[in-house]
Amino acid sequence: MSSRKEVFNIDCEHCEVRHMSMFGVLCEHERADLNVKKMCKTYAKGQLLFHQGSRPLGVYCINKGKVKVYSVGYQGKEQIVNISTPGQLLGYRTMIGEETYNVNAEALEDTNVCFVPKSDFLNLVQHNHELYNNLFKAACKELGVMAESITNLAQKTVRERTAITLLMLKDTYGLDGIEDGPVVINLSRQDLANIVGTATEALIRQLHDFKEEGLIESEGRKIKVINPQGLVKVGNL
Amino acid sequence: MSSRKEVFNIDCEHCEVRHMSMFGVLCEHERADLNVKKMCKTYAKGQLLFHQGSRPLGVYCINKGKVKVYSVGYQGKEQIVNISTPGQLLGYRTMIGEETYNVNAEALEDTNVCFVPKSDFLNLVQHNHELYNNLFKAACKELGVMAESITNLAQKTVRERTAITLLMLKDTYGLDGIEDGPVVINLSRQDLANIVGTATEALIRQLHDFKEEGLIESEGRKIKVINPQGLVKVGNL
DNA sequence: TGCCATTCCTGATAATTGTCAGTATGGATA
DNA sequence: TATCCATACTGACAATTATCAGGAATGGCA
Repeated sequence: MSSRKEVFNIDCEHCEVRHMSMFGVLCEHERADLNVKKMCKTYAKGQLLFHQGSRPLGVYCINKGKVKVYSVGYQGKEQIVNISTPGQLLGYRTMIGEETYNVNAEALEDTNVCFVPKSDFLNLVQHNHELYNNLFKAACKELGVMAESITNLAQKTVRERTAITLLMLKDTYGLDGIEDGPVVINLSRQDLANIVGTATEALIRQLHDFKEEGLIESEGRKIKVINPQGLVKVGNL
Repeated sequence: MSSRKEVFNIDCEHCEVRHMSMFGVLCEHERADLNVKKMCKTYAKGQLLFHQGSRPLGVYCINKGKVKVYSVGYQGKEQIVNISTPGQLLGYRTMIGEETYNVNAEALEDTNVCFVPKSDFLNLVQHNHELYNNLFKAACKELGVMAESITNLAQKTVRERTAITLLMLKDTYGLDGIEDGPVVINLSRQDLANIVGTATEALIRQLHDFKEEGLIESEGRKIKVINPQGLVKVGNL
């Protein structure tokens, strides 16, 4: 956990993920303004960006790294509802909804984010209707995704859900795209189980089966999806 | 299924559910305009308002009755994600998100709705920012509710989820409020099971247990919640 | 009222999944 | 490189839940 405080201060103008971000629609003037208002922060692997029950103080734009968003059941068990990647905006829904966070956000890797204070963000969306519309649109789409998640959890077996989860993560980790060839999913077995919604042991056994069936390869915690179409079939998609 | 075409044409000005509705914030002029544009429709029990895969043509404001919103898994099994009641607006998320419906909506009782065509609705939200903001806010809140549903489905037992579902339905059916005393939930066992996310038989057995424990009473399909606090305890809420 | 169809309910059984206990392995650190 | 700790894995077992088959009750309708 090497959290030496490396100086991290991205200029919005030259931000790599600018065009993948919700802020991609800002005009030059707005972007310059945002650049002044935002604060760059670094979170070491395992650190919390925010936690369940607290009040949102701003939004987080992920620049580098990955963040798991999860809620905690009454017995301390995590349920991961989303894994956010560079370019994504975190925390705006709770702010718009005027609620307290009902999920936790934790860095899965060393992660860089730009933090935009609440008042500045609200000011921004109030003036830029395209941004506001896009945020609304994204929220509506996510509602559809969540309805699907609910149906999957209620109706599909662990085997099917594991296949679906791997396919989802293939896209998530595909963005890293450093090397060619199969995507490498790098996530603990427990986190995987907490996405699928099952016990860690059950997940491990399922991965073992997939390995035997030639759908995936694994080496330590790392998983390569070899045969995505096979997983689609297993997941009944 | 007495679907005699009774003349149903509510004047928005005198609509009983106006103040519970998203349209409650409209000014007099906008309301008058809406009154002209909207079309009143009646759906008999079992009829579909819209179905998965189709393109939204407008939004539905429920005036009387109840509508179950559900998605269908690959084996034809329903998963109910919401039961909508008078005053609620249906279908706006898919329209804002510019998608096709990923759920079905079916009348649980004989239901009256006001249908607002897409162009008129979009025109309305474009000019009334309070309405637009409230819609966004509602969507954000629903995202929180859905994240909780996901956690419950993944982590809680059938027993716990049944308790939680009954409490939720108590609120839903409490709105009918014709008689004093305990709320009467009037829903088929299969629909109940499709909310809880379990087999019908498992749900029936659970209801039987709750009855023995004095938490509920039932007579035919009708269920009375006698001891809500007991159910809260069972659900670990 | 009596019939029919649907829904509700019960019991037995099988399959899935969770839990517990313990071993193996790998990565980080000194 | 050796050590240690967290995590990955395996096996046995228990609990939960789904499935199947059949009977009872209910509600709509002639």
